[in-house]
Amino acid sequence: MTAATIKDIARALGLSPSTVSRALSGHARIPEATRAKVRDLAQDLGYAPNRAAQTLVGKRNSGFAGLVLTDPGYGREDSYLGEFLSGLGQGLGDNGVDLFLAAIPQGQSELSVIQNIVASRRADGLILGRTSEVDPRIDFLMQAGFPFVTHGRLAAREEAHDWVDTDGFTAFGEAFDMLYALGHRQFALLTIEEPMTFRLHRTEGLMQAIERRGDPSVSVSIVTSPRYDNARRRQVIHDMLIGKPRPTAVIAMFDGLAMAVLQEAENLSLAVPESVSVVGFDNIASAATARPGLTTFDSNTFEAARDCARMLLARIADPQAPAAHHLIRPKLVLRASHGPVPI
Amino acid sequence: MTAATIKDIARALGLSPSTVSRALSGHARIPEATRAKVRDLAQDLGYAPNRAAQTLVGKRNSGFAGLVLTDPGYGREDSYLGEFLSGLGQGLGDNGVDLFLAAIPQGQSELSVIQNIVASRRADGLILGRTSEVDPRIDFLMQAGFPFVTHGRLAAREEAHDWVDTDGFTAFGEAFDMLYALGHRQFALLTIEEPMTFRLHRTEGLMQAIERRGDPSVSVSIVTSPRYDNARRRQVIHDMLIGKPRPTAVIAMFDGLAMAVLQEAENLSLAVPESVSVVGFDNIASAATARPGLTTFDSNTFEAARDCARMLLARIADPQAPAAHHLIRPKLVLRASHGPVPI
DNA sequence: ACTTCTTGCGCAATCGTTTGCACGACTCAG
DNA sequence: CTGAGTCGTGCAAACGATTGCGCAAGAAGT
Repeated sequence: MTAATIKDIARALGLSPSTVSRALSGHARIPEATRAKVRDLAQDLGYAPNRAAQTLVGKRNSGFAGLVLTDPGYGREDSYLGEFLSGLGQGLGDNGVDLFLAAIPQGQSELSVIQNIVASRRADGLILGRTSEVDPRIDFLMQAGFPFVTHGRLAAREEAHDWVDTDGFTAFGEAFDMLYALGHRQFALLTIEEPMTFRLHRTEGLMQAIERRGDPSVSVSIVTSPRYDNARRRQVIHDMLIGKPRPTAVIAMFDGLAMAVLQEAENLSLAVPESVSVVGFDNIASAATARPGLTTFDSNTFEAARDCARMLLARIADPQAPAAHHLIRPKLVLRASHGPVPI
Repeated sequence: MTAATIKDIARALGLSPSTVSRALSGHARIPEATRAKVRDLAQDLGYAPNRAAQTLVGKRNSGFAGLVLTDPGYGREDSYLGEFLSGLGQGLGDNGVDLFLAAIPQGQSELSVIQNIVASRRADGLILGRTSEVDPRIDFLMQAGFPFVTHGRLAAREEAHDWVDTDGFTAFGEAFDMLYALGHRQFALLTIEEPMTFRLHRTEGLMQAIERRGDPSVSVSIVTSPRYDNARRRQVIHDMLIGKPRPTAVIAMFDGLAMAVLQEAENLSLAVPESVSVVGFDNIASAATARPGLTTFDSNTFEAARDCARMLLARIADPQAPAAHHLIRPKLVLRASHGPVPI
């Protein structure tokens, strides 16, 4: 059955489409009696304005906020994507704005998908996750003047656009301070190849905390894990754990890596935390159920996403407003994977 | 900058909009020379057809498949939502169809959101998760003749509409057979309050497997866990584990519950699997990293979602086609949470 | 040379909604 | 009684793309 349109209502009531439109949108010159009649009939017919038509005429509100799904491998392993989307839904939902997810068709880049979205006006604004240190998506959107919010700030040009970020800089400093206080001096930082913005901030936070401490006996080795190759990842972690100056504390860029360290330590019969302490970041679901429970930082993805959504709505509403920023302070979750340095 | 339209191309080339439209869509009566000119300029201008306009005229393809995000609590705990959405993205992506997620505004029902989507033509079809045994959403969509696919089949009216489901019936029978062979006779089925379709099929699968076996020494107690109240959930599981005929094997409706059983067994110093075996369903990420590793069924949410998406595309393409069904056979993942019955 | 076909393209309507302008019917002040 | 307001409503254009119909010019057939 074809849905009811404004014309159907107009015809049934002997009015013109204009009047119906105005009645529904609460125009001042329409008397309450007419307004009520129109409202009632609209209700009965289950009328809802055709979004495409509204978009077309209104130029502005497609009523969609877009998110481009990056490669399907990402976010599948843990709860990240689910939390992020739930948060976005929460932030957008109450404003009648829907979220629209674009997948990346085979052989296309995320950038080209974004360009297409902008050109076809499928969304009023975009949310960008997984920002990297040099990010062409941001350049493009800035230059196109298209509303967007990133989850993750750039180190350079921090002030240029709206972002929400999780303060990995402070968190990693905190992690160091805690482990230092427990006597640790040999550290390993388990990181990733990809130049994501969070990598930069977290690494920097750790390094500056070390420097601030000024203890020359502190050493840190930076170990980079490959992304897809699980066998090689295991090998890298294995080598790290039995390394020459054996690290007594491993700080992992995020929980996925930390869990792999836990696993590999078990394979090596290295007791955690008796022989080696492990700290992660994110507080994914399995961090709580792992044995030992993983000490980590709660990155509160849900909240971050909700704030991204709200920020984007504000940006769409007022394109000229100064850039907004929101730095979320992650909370240290103390569990059982860290302890005093072994003697 | 306002995006390029078909008129801009037409004016620049001294053609009419009609010709440009036809050139771009590969109409037969447009010579290759004109087509090339138009294509090139469109490329240069970064032209992409305005989706709203296309939708409006075409009546059919809004280019969106919709999914209504149920309450934000759902799917946040584990990787379910992320996997599901990734799967949908994969299934839709290559067809240029985008996914659109509607949140449920405060105080509204999911049904009313769906009705609104249908009326406002914001989507060409819908994907329904979390089907329950009596589901008004399905009734409404069937009656409205709106394309949709459910993840989870109804027991009654199995044939009426398109669905993808995970065969919990067979899986739970399999779980029983395996545990029976290990000597277990005292079972507990840990289930939920909500009348979801999967609950029905899994319970039925277990019950029929028991009946098929025909061993009167087999007993099963059905224990229902509350949904939100974690303290009460723990209490219920606690009571179950120390129950009168103490179960030697617990089959949980899904991994979330199974993990809670593992936790509670540890609190009670009940060794798993020496004192009690635990089997779950879904194979969420933390099932692998739990100690002991959780024996469970891999529900392959990604694949299910991908197939939902494809099925929906087929349905949209041919609304008259007979209903399609796809039953996915989950694979038993043997880990360390099950073992022979204690003596 | 005259018809018929083909080719290349434009006109105009259409989709559903919004909105500036205007018009007729009142009311009301002077 | 007349001119100025107010009120309730409709006309028509516009948003961008698609598409049936038709027209002019050239090609081809007889």
